[in-house]
Amino acid sequence: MSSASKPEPQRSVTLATFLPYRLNVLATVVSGGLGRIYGERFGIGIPEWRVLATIGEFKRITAKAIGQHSEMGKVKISRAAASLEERGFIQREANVDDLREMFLTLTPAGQSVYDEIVPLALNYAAQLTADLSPDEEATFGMLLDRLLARARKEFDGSEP
Amino acid sequence: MSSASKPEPQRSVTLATFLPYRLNVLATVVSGGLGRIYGERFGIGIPEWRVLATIGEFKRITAKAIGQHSEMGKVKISRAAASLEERGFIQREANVDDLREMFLTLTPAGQSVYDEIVPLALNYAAQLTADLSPDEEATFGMLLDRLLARARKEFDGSEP
DNA sequence: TATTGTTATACTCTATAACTATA
DNA sequence: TATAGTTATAGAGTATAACAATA
Repeated sequence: MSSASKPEPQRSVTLATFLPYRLNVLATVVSGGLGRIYGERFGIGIPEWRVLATIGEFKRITAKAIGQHSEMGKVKISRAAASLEERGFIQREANVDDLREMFLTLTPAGQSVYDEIVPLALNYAAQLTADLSPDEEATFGMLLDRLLARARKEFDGSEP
Repeated sequence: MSSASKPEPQRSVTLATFLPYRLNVLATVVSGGLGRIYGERFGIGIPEWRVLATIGEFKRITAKAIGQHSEMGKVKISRAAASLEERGFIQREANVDDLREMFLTLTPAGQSVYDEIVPLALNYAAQLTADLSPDEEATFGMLLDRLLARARKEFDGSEP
């Protein structure tokens, strides 16, 4: 037998190597950088950006469906949508088949803002991964998805 | 020549594949799960956990040094430290060589809480990566570091 | 003058529940 | 009864600046 008797349980957490911490730091820095792009130029925050991006992607969509595609609860979406409507970036129209629902669409002004943000956001994401080879980028994305799936199973603190 | 003339610039952002969004979602779910561990049992939040963890790691450290090791500004640290002191988890003692500074240390109660949290936190992190091979885990960590380095260079929205 | 740390203020984000109107 | 969405409220977290004490 080797000198390794029992693996010593670790008695401290090294923050710098602790995955939840590092993920949080990276996400914060990345979100902050991206937030400047749409925050400074268009005065919108993360929830508003997500709603705008989801409508931009699906063109005509209910708040509930936005929630399913953007990891946000109905409260956050409702407020973000109200704020975007105030600024004239989106419109609401009732769904005649179910009057509880409202379809959200971009106004021309909203489409224009969206069209301005998209290349900036894509460029930002591209800059972020500029040091990675395409393979590394794909690997990172794949591992990220697996971690996310695991985290959801393990414990999903997300909104109902 | 092939039919590929110019690569079409992308006209929309697909949220589900957009890296800043995915990082944010993963970090939020992971932070939320971990936050339950120290939140529900010990009534502390993320800034308090980071301060506790940093003191636990370095044993005796100033607020400024905590800031350098934990990505937090002095204001957040000051408040987290005040809260931890109120609960009797940490102590402050002046640095006689520079009275502007205060060394922070864990009290026996704080050490005991820390000793309870450490294995829970390590286990949480281990569960998170349970689906990854050691190689994959190392690769993910390496890529995460490179992304973080790039994000900081590209734009560091962190506190001064 | 510059630095460590605290306090004040205001703003964003989040979580919960109560409410409405429709189904 | 259940669902889509809104409103109310309170709690975290964050950013900024102003401040006190010390260097």
